[in-house]
Amino acid sequence: MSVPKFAQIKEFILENIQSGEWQENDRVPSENELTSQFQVSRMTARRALSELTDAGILTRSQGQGTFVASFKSQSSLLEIKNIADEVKARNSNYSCTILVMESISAIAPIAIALGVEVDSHVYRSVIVHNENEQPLQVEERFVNPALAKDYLQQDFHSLTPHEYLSQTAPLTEARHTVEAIMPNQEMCEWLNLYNEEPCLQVIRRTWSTQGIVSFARLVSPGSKYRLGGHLTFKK
Amino acid sequence: MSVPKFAQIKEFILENIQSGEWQENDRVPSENELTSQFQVSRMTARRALSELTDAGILTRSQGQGTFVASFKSQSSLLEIKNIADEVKARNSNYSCTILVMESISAIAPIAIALGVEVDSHVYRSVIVHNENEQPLQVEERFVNPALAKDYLQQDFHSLTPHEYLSQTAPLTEARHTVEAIMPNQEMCEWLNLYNEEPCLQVIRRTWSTQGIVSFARLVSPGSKYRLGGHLTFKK
DNA sequence: ATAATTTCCTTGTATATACAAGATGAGTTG
DNA sequence: CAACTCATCTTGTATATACAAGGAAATTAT
Repeated sequence: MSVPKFAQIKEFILENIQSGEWQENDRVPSENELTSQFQVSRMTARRALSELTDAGILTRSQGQGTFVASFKSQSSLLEIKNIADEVKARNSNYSCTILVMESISAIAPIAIALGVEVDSHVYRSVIVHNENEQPLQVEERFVNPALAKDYLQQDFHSLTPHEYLSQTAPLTEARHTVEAIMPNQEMCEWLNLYNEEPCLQVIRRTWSTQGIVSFARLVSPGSKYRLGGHLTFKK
Repeated sequence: MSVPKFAQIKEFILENIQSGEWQENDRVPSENELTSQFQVSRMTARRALSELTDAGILTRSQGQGTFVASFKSQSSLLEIKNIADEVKARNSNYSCTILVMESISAIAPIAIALGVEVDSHVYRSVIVHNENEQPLQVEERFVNPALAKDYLQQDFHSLTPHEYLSQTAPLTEARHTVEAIMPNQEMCEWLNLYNEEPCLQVIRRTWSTQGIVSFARLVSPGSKYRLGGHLTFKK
């Protein structure tokens, strides 16, 4: 069987939506109607509807029927990729410089972000990620020692901190914020910026089941780095 | 039945992953093993595995088995929401000021971005979105007249351009880039910025089946606006 | 010993069937 | 007229069964 039947039904439905034939909130054929239209079993028709529902393209309501989801509910998403992979994908040379690896006493904002007590010890690393030997991103990371006690012993030339942490403490959640900032003088030096320029800053906090694992600040010059996102309608 | 059997199996698998019992790339029980462990039919066990696979938590390979997906493959996503909804969700007052509604002759970069011929006519609008009467975001939008010929006749106080366009020409695809920029003087005036400050700029291009519908530039002051994202492990 | 075949376990597709439960409208009853 | 019941449509859960197809390892043939 070249194209599975359930996939043919999915295509049929998607074509009707994309052509504008079926508008937002319109009703789509029920499982039984598709069953007789396509001469398949109800379970096969159901599979097509269920998968499109999981993909956010349809909504279903027991007793009422299945409907075209409103586009509004389809959020536009941006992807934050691993910087090392991204550089390698561009066929550029990736390298990194480790500036700081230390254990420090947590001041209030850092302690709060990590969910530990003020003045307790936390690990801090500062790494510059380079593309073709030019600084592309500074990663300043604070790590909860309880959840990654060997953090300072790692060699982050071969494995990024994010990769190490997700192996050590299984990650269950991550939160990000993105903002535009003006770098301070220290950051300008790290990034080799002679003229001040706006930077994109991503704050990432990661959780495991045992608590907050780490808190990272990723800063890139606006002229060299941007985030990309892509949303397609069909699966 | 309070909790469906397939959901119980999903929970069982998720707990084992979150506790660290099953690590990345570890093999999880096969459909047949779950069938006998939980005393369910193969189709029920299969449903649990399939749904977790669709959610990106497991990967499956015919003949080999089912495995815990690597966290790396789980992309971190940022959501770009409708600005009006976002302001209202904060219980603030939303308003907008329409600065420009015009038909212009497309210079090269705009014509290319819209996929029309250079010097052909395109629509342009500039709208300032306010939170509590303070400018929060400037939306400059170029629209392909072939796909939304009544664009200039709309009243965008009641309906945002994005909402209007997605009703008029069913959207099938969207692409975004996010970057940090320094606003030019005109933009500073629109945003009421006395001191220059970095801004977050989102470029959004939207497609319908008939071609590129519009090209928008959304600029917000870095001090007032940020993008947020959230990634949870469990469904 | 190496190569080809077979066997077995895995996931993938598809059907027929059964019952549960939500929504709706028609018809009945008060 | 209002309220209730019921039939019927919808989706939701669950099972048993069948065959297809990929992958790996054991077996057999060369």
